[in-house]
Amino acid sequence: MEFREAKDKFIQTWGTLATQWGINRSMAQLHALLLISPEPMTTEDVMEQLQISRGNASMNLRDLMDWGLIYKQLKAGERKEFYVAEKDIWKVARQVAKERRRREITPVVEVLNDLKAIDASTPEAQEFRRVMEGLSSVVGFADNTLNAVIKAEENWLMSQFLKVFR
Amino acid sequence: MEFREAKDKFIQTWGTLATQWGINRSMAQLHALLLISPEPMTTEDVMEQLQISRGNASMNLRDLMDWGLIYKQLKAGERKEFYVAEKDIWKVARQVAKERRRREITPVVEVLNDLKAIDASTPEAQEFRRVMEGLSSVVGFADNTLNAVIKAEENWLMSQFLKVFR
DNA sequence: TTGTAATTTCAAAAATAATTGAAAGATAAT
DNA sequence: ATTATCTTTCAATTATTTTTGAAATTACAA
Repeated sequence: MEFREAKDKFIQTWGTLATQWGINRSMAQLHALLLISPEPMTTEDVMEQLQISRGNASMNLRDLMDWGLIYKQLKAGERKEFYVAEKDIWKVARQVAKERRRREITPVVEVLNDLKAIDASTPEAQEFRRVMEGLSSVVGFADNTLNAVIKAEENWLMSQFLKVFR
Repeated sequence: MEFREAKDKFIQTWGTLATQWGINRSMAQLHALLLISPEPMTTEDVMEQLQISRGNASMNLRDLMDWGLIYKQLKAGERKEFYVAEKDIWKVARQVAKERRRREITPVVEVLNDLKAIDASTPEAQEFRRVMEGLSSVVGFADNTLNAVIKAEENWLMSQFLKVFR
């Protein structure tokens, strides 16, 4: 496979995949593009490569920064801002785990704690509480897993998993 | 909190949350509703409770069955079909892990293997391959984690995590 | 069979999400 | 202080996804 072809396929695949995960295509493609770019890129660069508007680029680059997945870089003498992706993929994974935990797990834990508190007088309410308790334990597991990723040393965690689960 | 209120909040919260994950609201709400219902429900029942159309109910109930999260149940003498959710939450988690693995991880592994195969002659191509290799290892980790969930005994895995990560 | 109840399908409509592009807002050089 | 360059914002547009509802299909009973 040619490099150009591979590059396009990667950006395209990442974009498609992202939508399955509730992430918009432009953001995923921007990240993909910066990940594989050895050089920092300007807004103009990414606009041209992905054929997207200035506004789209600006907003999604900001979102990627909020996720801690890319950084702004200033070049001496240059007026423009350059962007670079975090290249350490395990750091990227940790960062994503951290953000998803913060944005998705934490709020759910709170809601479930509230909902567990109803008094289980009727059979319906009893069933309800059983489900809430079950969900709490699953969410707790997800939380622990994300924490494991967040705190893990680069290869340690994976090697553990590889050892135990075949 | 009243039971009715708690129930509404749960269904509502689950529906909202789902959209963040790329799952449509009706499907998530249907699942939530069936999860907390002690009795099997008919299509009419769910249509009324969630205020959704027949077509919507039909399609999303089918999708939930494809995910292995609910079952059809026939009652002797009754013409209608009844639906029940899988109530064992850890089984639900295993089922979701299994499906996400099949639908999301497996295809990505294949694409990455293809993309890793380009020859790294230019600096760009070299960077590209480095990224692909990094992604492969992260995806491999995700795969292992999902497998762990899929194969795990109900409480064993969680207790392990609780022990190790505080 | 024929009729009836229930379910599924799918084109059209509605709702939601993403993207554009031009104006407003910065920032730095002159 | 003015101009030129670059960035951000946001209302309007476009694209995508979800939902509807009525027709077609299926399943069963008389």
